[in-house]
Amino acid sequence: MVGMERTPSHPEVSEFDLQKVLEALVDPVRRSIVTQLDAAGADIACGAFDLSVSKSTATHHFKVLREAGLIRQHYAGTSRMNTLRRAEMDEVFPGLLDALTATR
Amino acid sequence: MVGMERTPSHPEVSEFDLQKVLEALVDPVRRSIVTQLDAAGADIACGAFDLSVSKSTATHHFKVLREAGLIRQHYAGTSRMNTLRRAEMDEVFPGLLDALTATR
DNA sequence: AGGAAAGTACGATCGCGGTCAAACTTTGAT
DNA sequence: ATCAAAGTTTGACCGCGATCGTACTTTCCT
Repeated sequence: MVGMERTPSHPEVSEFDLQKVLEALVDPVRRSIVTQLDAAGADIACGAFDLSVSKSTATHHFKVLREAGLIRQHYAGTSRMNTLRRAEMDEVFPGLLDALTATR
Repeated sequence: MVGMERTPSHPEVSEFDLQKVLEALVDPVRRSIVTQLDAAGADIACGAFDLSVSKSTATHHFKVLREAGLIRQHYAGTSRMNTLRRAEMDEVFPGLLDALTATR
């Protein structure tokens, strides 16, 4: 389709909301995504994560993370790359991601 | 009633579970309870909180917080006192409560 | 003893979120 | 031109948790 916008919307730092962030991080699948991104220290394509849900469910989880501001997404060919917005999160909620990605 | 145990069960530090803690803290009412306890720096009776739900709902929220290990409860007359288990939480999940009770 | 105060227990309701399958779109490779 | 790969969208289902009112229990006060 012509004009199909493939760049999804991302919230700005000023729009980060603790409630939304917590709702995103309370789900184990989504927390696993964040943990894998943090451990890798690099971008990861949606399909390259180790997840235990279907593709459509995974799409849903990535959307929730993106709309909460935890990840940034951009296309690279047919793949969608995911970037952890670490510095921005740390700026608004210092210590939060550290506490949740701690190895225990 | 005779033999009615009025001391509820509290998890030990070794039983603290991140998933349960997050499920407890994701609810705004429960997070408000934790925030009020943290700000007061003292025990607060169930009825002395500023909450926007019914008594029975409040009881439910206190139970969830207690079973996650976030608060300790004990009776004082007809009142039930609530204590934030700050040090124990900090020991197991360093930085988590700091991040969530930060004034923003 | 009687009543009020402070919570708890129990059902019932109800909306939201996680899940999947199926159909579709876009891009890249042959 | 086809075909495969990678995600998305839509719709449906379903279970869980937040909520409330009512009835009940325990303790304190007079």
